[in-house]
Amino acid sequence: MSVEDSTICDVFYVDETKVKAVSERLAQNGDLYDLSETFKVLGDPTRLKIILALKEEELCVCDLATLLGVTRSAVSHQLRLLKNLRLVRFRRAGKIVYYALDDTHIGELIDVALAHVQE
Amino acid sequence: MSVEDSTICDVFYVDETKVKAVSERLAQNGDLYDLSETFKVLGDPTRLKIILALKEEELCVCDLATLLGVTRSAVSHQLRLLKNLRLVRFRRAGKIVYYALDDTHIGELIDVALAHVQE
DNA sequence: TTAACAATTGAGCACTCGTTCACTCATTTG
DNA sequence: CAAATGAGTGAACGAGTGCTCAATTGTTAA
Repeated sequence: MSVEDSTICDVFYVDETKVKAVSERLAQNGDLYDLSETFKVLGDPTRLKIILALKEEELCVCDLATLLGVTRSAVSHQLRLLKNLRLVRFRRAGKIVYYALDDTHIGELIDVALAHVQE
Repeated sequence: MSVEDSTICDVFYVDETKVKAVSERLAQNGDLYDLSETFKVLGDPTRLKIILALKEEELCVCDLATLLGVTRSAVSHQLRLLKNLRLVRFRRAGKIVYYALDDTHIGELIDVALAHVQE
C-alpha cells in the first residue's frame, strides 16, 4: 500500500507522514492560543481604532469616544481589556485619564496587515 | 480659554486639535473594516491552525479534521469561509479535495505576530 | 447501476461578545 | 462639604459565530 493511496479516512490519514510532520511543526509554534488571541483583539473595529489612535497620540476616554462615535462606557470597557493585555498604559491627570499605547510590536504588526489589505 | 483647559467633554474635545489630527490619520488608512476583518479571520484558533497547517503542506479536509481534532464538517465550514476570502485554493483529485494556502502575505503576517507573542 | 465514501450544506443550538443603560467611584472646584 | 464631571462597573440584551447533526452532492469502483 503506497502512502498516496492510504485514503481510508476514518482510520488512516490520507498521508500520515505529511500530517504528522505538519502536526509537529504546529506544536513548535507553542502558544497558538496566545497567537489567535492577539489577532482576536485586533479583530474588533472599535479596539483596532483605539489602538490606531493611541498609536498616534495619547488620548483620554472622552477623546476616544468622540473619535469613534461610541459611548464613553463602551470605550472604557474595551480599554480595560487592552489594559489587562498590557497593550495600553494610562496616567491620571485630575479627573481625566490619559491612555497611550504600551506595546510597540503591535504597531508594526498592524502596519504589515495594512500593507496586506492594500495589496 | 486655552486648549488644555477645554474639558467640557459633551461639547468640546479635551484637545480638539489633537483629536482632529488623529481622526484624519485614521481616515488615511482607508479600509479599516477590511483590516479588522483580516485580523478577525486569524482570531479563531481553528482557522488559524488551518492556515498554519496549509502554510506547510497541501492537505485534504480529512487530514485537517484529524490534525485539529474536529469534525470534517467543521473544517469544511471554515474552509468555505477562507475560500470566499481567497485565502485558500483547492483542487479536486477524485473524491478528495486538496486545499492549499493561496495568500502568501498572510504567512508573513502570522510570522510577525508569532515573533510578537514570543516577545 | 448501485454501493461506498469524501466533502458540502443547512438547520439548529449553545455560547460569546460588544454595546447600552443605570449606577457608582474618584477627583476637582465652588 | 456639596455639586459637577470624567471614568469605571455590572447587568442585560441583541447580534453574531462556531460547532454538531442529519441530509445531500459528487465521484469512484464493483
